[in-house]
Amino acid sequence: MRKKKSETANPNEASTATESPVAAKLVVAYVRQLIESGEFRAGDKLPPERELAQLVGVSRATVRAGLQSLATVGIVDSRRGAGTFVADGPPRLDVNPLSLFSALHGIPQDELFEARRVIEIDLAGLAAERARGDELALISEEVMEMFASIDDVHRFLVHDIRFHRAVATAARNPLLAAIMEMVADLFYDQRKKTVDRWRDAPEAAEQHRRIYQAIRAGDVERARKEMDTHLQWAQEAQEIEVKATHDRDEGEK
Amino acid sequence: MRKKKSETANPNEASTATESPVAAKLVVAYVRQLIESGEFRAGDKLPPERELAQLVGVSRATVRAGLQSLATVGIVDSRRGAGTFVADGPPRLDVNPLSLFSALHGIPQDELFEARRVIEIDLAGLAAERARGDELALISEEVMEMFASIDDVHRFLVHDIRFHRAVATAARNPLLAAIMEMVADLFYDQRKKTVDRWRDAPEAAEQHRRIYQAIRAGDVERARKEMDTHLQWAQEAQEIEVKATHDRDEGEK
DNA sequence: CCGCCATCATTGGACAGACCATTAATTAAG
DNA sequence: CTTAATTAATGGTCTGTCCAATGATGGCGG
Repeated sequence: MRKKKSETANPNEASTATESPVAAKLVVAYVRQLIESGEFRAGDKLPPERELAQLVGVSRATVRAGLQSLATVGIVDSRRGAGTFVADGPPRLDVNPLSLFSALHGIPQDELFEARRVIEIDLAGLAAERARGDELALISEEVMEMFASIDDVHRFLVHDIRFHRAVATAARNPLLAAIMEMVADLFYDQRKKTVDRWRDAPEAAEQHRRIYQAIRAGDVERARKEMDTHLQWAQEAQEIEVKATHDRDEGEK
Repeated sequence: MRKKKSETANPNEASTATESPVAAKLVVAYVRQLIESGEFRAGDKLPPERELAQLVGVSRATVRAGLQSLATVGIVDSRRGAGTFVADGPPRLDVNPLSLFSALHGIPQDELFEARRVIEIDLAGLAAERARGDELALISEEVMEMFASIDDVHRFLVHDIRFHRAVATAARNPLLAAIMEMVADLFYDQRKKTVDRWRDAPEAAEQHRRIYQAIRAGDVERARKEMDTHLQWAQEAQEIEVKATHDRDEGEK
């Protein structure tokens, strides 16, 4: 049963579901406006909570509620004793809203990899179209580091992350890059737990090398295909790892 | 009532910047565990804040801070007078992290549409593969409503949003759906400002109808192509609108 | 003069107790 | 049995206080 929500006579409400908690949103709106107006930029220090409270006209508790919201989505960053800062920004979107989301709703591995494929395959294709010299250098550098750290899985993992980030950068779409980062974050969180049993570093490095070469050659289709292959392979590999780790835990404890 | 909160045998937590605010995270962890253990499911009512405070061993203010985090990520939903509930249905981010991200970095239209294409084209393809009867019904319903509201651009826009959301649902990947929602939010925010000059509703409805038919037919390639065409057309149309709106503003003021 | 360290004001994190606004269940009235 | 008034439960906000971390200040010794 559908209620006639807000027929056309209703011009428009400010936004969605802004009924009960108004005061806290004032703070969000205020800070948002500060940022949008350019008065505060990434890395800047916001006014102290006590001062913000006075400016917005609410209590400090409410200010804290609002800042809490902004902090959980990574827009601001509070450091005790120091202050609250606008998240510093060019690359980093420090967000993990999806990670909590996944922890609670339990995103299956296959869905996660599907999302990665959807995004990263296109990213690889775009990178092949647009990558410039310095961006190519950055990507190849990470591949190089991978080969150099084949015996240290944790170090390898770091360069794995950076490789995919470098590809995203080369695709020259910061929005997609930020999204990729969120999804990848999710992935690497789970990944750290199983990486110890990792044996296939050489193969992984080789696959990354192939992706790089396709991008360097400007071959869009090949870049997409190599990335696809890589992610599918990684998915299968991780399934095996998860199983192995699980068996180990069963045995130990 | 000082309590030594420091008996934590756990000196350092895993990853990023989890140094100072520990207490609030206890709440998050606690609720998280409640949900993960299956004790509370989507739609259930959590214990009252005052009770949670006692259970976790922190003040109510801290409980509220934790719940605030969970609420902004869409995990829980608080209703004054009623209680706090585990969010049901597809989780949606209350505060779109990308929206401030865009405010900070200024996302150009073409990047926005590129991101939409990357995600929604695949979403359409997946929907064509997986959509079931009820999901198809939901999509077609929205197309129907579009045709029914061709003369009311704002109402039309609502169904436009719902249509794309329905397609995302039919693709059966909640993670991708959540991402799509974030990007689409960004888009529709800017959209509302220009929609008044909208003239092409009939054409838009027709395009949506074609997408639906392709999905219904299970034709993956056609669904992708129709979605691609639609988004490219929408991008061009919006560029014109923006220009028109701009000119109008110049003229009026 | 320079460098090191103790001191201290600033600032976010947490606690406590109270009051209000809204909701939902309960009870009373018809 | 239906409907209206009452009441308890619950989230939202405020005021006030203290604690802990930070970063700058200034004094001490070299």
